[in-house]
Amino acid sequence: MTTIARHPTLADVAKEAGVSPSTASRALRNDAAVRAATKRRVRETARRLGYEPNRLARSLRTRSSSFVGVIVPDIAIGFYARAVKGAQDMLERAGYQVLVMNTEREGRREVEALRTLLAHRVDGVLLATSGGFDGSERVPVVFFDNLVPGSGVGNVARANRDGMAILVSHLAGHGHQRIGFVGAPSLLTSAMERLEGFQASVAAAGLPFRSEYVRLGDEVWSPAGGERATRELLDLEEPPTAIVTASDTLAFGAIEALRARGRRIPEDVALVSFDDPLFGDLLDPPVTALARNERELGELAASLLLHALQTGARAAPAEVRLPVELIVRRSCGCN
Amino acid sequence: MTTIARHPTLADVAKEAGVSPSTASRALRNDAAVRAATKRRVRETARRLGYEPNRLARSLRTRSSSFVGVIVPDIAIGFYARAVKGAQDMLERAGYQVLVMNTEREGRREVEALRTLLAHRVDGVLLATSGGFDGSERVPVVFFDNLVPGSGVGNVARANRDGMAILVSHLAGHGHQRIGFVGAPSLLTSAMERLEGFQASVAAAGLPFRSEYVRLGDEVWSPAGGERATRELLDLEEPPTAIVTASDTLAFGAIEALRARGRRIPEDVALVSFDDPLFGDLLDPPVTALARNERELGELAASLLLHALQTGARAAPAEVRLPVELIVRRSCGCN
DNA sequence: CTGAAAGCGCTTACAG
DNA sequence: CTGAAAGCGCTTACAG
Repeated sequence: MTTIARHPTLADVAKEAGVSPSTASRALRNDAAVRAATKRRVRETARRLGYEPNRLARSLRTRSSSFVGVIVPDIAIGFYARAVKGAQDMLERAGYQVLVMNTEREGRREVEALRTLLAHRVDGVLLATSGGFDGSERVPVVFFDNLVPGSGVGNVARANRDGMAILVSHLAGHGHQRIGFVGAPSLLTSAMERLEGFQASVAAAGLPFRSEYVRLGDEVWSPAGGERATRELLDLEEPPTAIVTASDTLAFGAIEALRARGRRIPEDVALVSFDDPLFGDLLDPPVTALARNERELGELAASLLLHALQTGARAAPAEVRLPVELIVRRSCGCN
Repeated sequence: MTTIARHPTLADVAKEAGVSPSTASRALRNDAAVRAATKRRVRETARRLGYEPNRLARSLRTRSSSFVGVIVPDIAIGFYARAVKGAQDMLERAGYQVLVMNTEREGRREVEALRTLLAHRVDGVLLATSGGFDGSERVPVVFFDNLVPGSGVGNVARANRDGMAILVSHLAGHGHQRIGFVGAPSLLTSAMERLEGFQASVAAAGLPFRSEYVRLGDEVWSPAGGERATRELLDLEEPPTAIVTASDTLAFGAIEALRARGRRIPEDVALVSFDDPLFGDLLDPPVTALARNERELGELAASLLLHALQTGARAAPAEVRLPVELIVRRSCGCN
């Protein structure tokens, strides 16, 4: 590494500018106590030397790292990537750096991620939990996507029940009486709320509830799980004429299953989905779904955390629900 | 924040275990010089107190942050998200933390990201540059996706020219003589190499090169740009009978354009794409494309960086090309 | 095998 | 308005 020059330190700048480190520090942070001329001289020197304050040292001294940890099941899933971006934009504007960790939906990895973040003395955490959270955190936590009601300094999720109501009533509006549900095992709030929302909406539409119409894929919401669940629905003696999937990934599986069985969408079986698939209008057929608002979700989670950080508030955790909106395409039978 | 207990420090552990901080430090890092019994006692105490070493302090002292920065145009783009995950897995296993930054493809933001990372004293950087790189870095850099030949400690990209050769010769094999190209402005190596690869492959197939068959979208490779470029091709007096797009996003635009013009794929116009669209087999029609190997790309970039970090090597930068593979679906005319 | 001391690069009362 | 000193929480020669 011989070719790489050492970073200049505050002491280097101070000596070069002919002031003490204290004064240099104050000048660079624009402390009002420093004379304008001194300030100018120090800053000019810093610029000339290419000085960049060592944030690690500052953090150690101020006991505030300006790091925020964000933990998600998988950054490669569009939903989380966009939520993280929304949060990151907002946090960086407030002067925080974001450390993103993936858990692959494993509780064990979530615990490890939390430990690592704490070892880096993050000031706070945004957590889309996969169940690894044990309540022993030492910093403010905002839960998003999956909630831990009553915990942390905030909880942000989409209006899962309302969303299901919109989807089911839209299908009912098309005249469907036999509506199937393809979901995920109810380990966490989002899966659970969507399932409950489905059941409640079916009842609200005046339709009989049939337990055989509820089929769950796997814990990672994989397309393969959705495909299997959909096949189970199609194999019923009296299969549903319409299907609601609890996510876009499950919708992908459902499309595969319907196609493999030669059932046309929406002519033979209508399909609607929670979570708008990216480029959903290029799918065959274009899928009717609930608009994604993952960016807003991330921003909202970030602002709840920033609020807690700035006020030190440990008030009762806010629970915020993002409203949800239907995007009508062809798979539901419209057009 | 009154309810949150202070993190215990090494001094706390030492006092509680009845040893000096030096010994405690050595015991926790499993230094061979420490007696087994002492080691056990210290570790037990640390566990009991819930001690987690302050990485910031350690970094400051050891002058090595164990941070690696990763800069990408947009983490919400599947290609980058997966590459980042591959890199992150590998780096975390080696004890590094990853700081991810987005540039939105703006050079100015790339410069800022670099500054921020340097202020956090990252040990190295993985950079999918958008052109903001000015060569003044003080740490090892590995370029990926877009290369800066001869710079940094490593360069990793896909075999862009080979990829184009595969795509073009496949279309030529279907008998196409008039092949159009939908690409992006050649600001960076990947755009440039794909364009050059296209031209070379057309020549290699014994077809005349027609400049009007090359159309470029915008700098961010947006679907909208691809749509416009495709429309330009279709508006030619003698439009191409087959189109190659330089990315999946451009392919999305091309599909839209073809659909809007009522041209069937592949009957009226065949289509193949660099970058396999996620769920490309669910598109209408399923798109023939080059397999994604973004995870390998990220892992490879990470290992080049780790190598440089471990050896301090500043040898001539390696330039690594990932091989590329065709996934045949329907849009090319197969089946 | 263990401890006292110095120092990483900052910030911030305190004194002048 | 400026400086000397202490300290954030670690690690690591150095001495014993």
